[in-house]
Amino acid sequence: KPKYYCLSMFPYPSGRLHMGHVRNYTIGDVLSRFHKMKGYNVMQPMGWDAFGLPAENAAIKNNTAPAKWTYENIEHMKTQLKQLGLGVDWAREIATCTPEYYKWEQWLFTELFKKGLIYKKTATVNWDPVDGTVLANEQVIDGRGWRSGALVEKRDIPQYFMKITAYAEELLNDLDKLDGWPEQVKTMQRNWIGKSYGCEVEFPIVGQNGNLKVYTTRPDTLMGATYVAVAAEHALATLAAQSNPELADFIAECKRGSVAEADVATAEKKGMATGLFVTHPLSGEQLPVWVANYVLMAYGEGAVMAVPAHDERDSEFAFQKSLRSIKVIKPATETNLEEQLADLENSPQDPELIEKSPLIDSLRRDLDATRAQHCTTEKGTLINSGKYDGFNFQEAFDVIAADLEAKGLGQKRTQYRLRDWGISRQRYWGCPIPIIHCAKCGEVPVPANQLPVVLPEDVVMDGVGSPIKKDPSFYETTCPSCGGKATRETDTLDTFFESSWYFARYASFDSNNAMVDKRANYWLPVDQYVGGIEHAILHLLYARFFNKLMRDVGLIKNDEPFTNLLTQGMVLKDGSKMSKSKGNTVDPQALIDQYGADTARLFMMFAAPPDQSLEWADSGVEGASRFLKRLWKAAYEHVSLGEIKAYASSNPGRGELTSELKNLRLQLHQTIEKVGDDYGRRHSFNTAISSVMELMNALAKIEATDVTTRSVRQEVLQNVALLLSPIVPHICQALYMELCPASHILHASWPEANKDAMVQDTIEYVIQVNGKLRGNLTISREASKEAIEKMTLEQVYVTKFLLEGTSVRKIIVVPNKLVNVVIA
RNA sequence: GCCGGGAUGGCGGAAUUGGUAGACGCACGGGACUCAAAAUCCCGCGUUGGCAACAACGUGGGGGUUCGAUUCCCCCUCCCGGCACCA
Repeated sequence: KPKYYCLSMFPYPSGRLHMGHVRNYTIGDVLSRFHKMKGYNVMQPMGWDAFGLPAENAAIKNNTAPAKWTYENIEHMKTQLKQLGLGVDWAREIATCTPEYYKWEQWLFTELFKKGLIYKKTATVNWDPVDGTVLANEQVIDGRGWRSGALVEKRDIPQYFMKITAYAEELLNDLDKLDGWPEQVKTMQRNWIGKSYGCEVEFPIVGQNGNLKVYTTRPDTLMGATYVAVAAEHALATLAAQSNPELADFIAECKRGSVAEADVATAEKKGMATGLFVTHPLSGEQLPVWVANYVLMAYGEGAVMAVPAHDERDSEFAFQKSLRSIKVIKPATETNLEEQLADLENSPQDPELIEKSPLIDSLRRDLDATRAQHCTTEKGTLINSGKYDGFNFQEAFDVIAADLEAKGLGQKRTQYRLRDWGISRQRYWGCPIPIIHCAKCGEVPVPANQLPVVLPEDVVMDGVGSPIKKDPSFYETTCPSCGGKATRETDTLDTFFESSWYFARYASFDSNNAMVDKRANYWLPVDQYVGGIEHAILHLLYARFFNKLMRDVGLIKNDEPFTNLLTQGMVLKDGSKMSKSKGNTVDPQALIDQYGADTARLFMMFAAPPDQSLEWADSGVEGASRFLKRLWKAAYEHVSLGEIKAYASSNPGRGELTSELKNLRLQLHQTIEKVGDDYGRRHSFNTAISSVMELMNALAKIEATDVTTRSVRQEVLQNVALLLSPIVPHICQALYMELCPASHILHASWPEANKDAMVQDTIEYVIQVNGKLRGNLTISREASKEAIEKMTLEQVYVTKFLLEGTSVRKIIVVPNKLVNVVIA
């Protein structure tokens, strides 16, 4: 029996289920149940991503402890999930805030620390100077702390980092193996990792020893560099500010506001000259050094060479500061237009005619527009670049890199946009970082036999800082190395740490002596992962990273954690994501209370395809409920006439089928095929449902109650119960019991379409004249192309277009579909 | 700002590989049943013109490729998601 590990992203226990959960877990349950019917050994587990910021906020607000709040939420949400009728194996339930779970990530942390894959460095955080706390990006609103209202500052503090960049290449390359992932998610991850081929360029600093190093992906534009810009945090900025109070003020100003890249990138461009100059490595020219807020310290070298003619941001900044711009690239488009124009002008035709042609006009206009651009990032041929003139991008890249290298002022370099992952959080409700700080021995990882480092749960949240940072009974300890007095690390881990390996823990949920054991190698990788598109980059990248880390410490064998990925769209309300913070949630409990789980599930699956966002509207639920009532009624009316065997062509004593019944059986078996394909391949649950609705509408039109009709009706109803059972399991189980009292739906397998029932003798052709629909034609399946053309040309709705002076130019016959007569 | 995605009737959506645009459902209108209402059942339902047959237009906007474009290409607008400390 092949295995099928179907995993839905586990919920954060926020209090109550929201519509996104209902959507997510119904999709997972439908796929699980479908695969069980297809004969797979299915695992569908569930757990709780239980650490996180909201628990701390709720604890402060409700004067309780985050642990108590979290465990109560888990209890309530578990009840709700059970109401949904999910086929979840609750024996495997895990909660990430339990020591049994986080013990193992602490263990992995110490292993990785010893391997050098976790290290410490300073990093910038949002600092609330009034509350004296670090703020999450979410807690910074318009540059101010959400509670204090104080202007937020950037502050550097020491933090632990994971060397995800050491795996950048593998994380990038292995995306190519993920055929079961949506292309858009792979593209986003590729761009996030951001491998680029570029060049280091060093600019000697005038009047000082040392060079300013920058990284560029466009060394071909080097001769167009007119200034260099450094980030406010750059060492050169700090140096210049020592003797320049105005600059120091400016740098301080740049340090206001949040660290979020979206805020930095959308901020108004600001800058100030440092008064320092650097020497252009090739031309020897002196270029001014600016401090600019649009240069990110975290990417590349925290400094850029600025080429206003060929970079949008440099262009905007240069315009604002009236800095020079030198065009050094003639874009390919411009060359192309020039060539087209020259061809036209030099053609042997009458020059006057050419002058009048609209083509020449539009070419000239396009060329003027291209030449008039202040800035273009398009690649092309080098100009105004001295000895490099005439080179194309790649030639210029190679030659300039070689020249720089010869001078010792640069070289080619491959660069990733991906940065190492900062995992320290200055918060309480998270997994304690298992490090002990010893004055003598430095940072000592907690030995395995002293794990877990248990987070005290009975705490009082006062709103300012983490309780364990003020609790000597937590942080006072002895050094495992020298036995002297030492202190524990009081930062906790990023909650993405927990969610990066839970998929493996489900397979060995009760293991006391290993993070994951052998059982993981049976279940992994996850066959189908289902979750929100908002996790397309961070969570999914971190989970892929952890999978590789666990592989490299010998815990598991697979390279990638998730073979197939279904990213469900958001459930929106009033045009934006349903979230507690926006206060636009719709409580699914009311839906379940009023209509029951089956209707709720049916409606969620019917309302939109799973990968698209779903704008919530209350209307429509009624339609799902009505359909189930009709189905119920049809089945009971049928059953009330007595038991009957489903139609089979071999059944003795059954009359010849009428064309009506033949068509119904044709539709039934087409539907069986389509629904199976919709569930298994297309994940298109909405169209699966609508095709079953169509089948039921067709069945309703048949009123006869003779034995043959009843046997076909039995065949239809029996199969409909099977087809819908992954979506509406409760009702289908009850109906199946009535329809087939001798068997049970839980043991039923997925139906197979009967090929004989699907044979069609004639085909409905669509007849078009010049691409427009003019009629339909029923043609025998065996008709030749010539016969089809002949019949088509005999139709009145075709001949009436054959006016005087026109003729049939072409007839296009698409087999089994359509005929298009081209008349001109 | 950068990366990814989306836009189709009054609404949610369908059209699977370039081949009948609007399946299925909601809402709405009309009718049947009923003392009445609800429920249920039947009929209609893109826009414009027309009694109708039918015709023209129509998939965010503008261009292009094609016998044929919701689908492919180029440009633009708006909306959604992500941007490394929300999860």
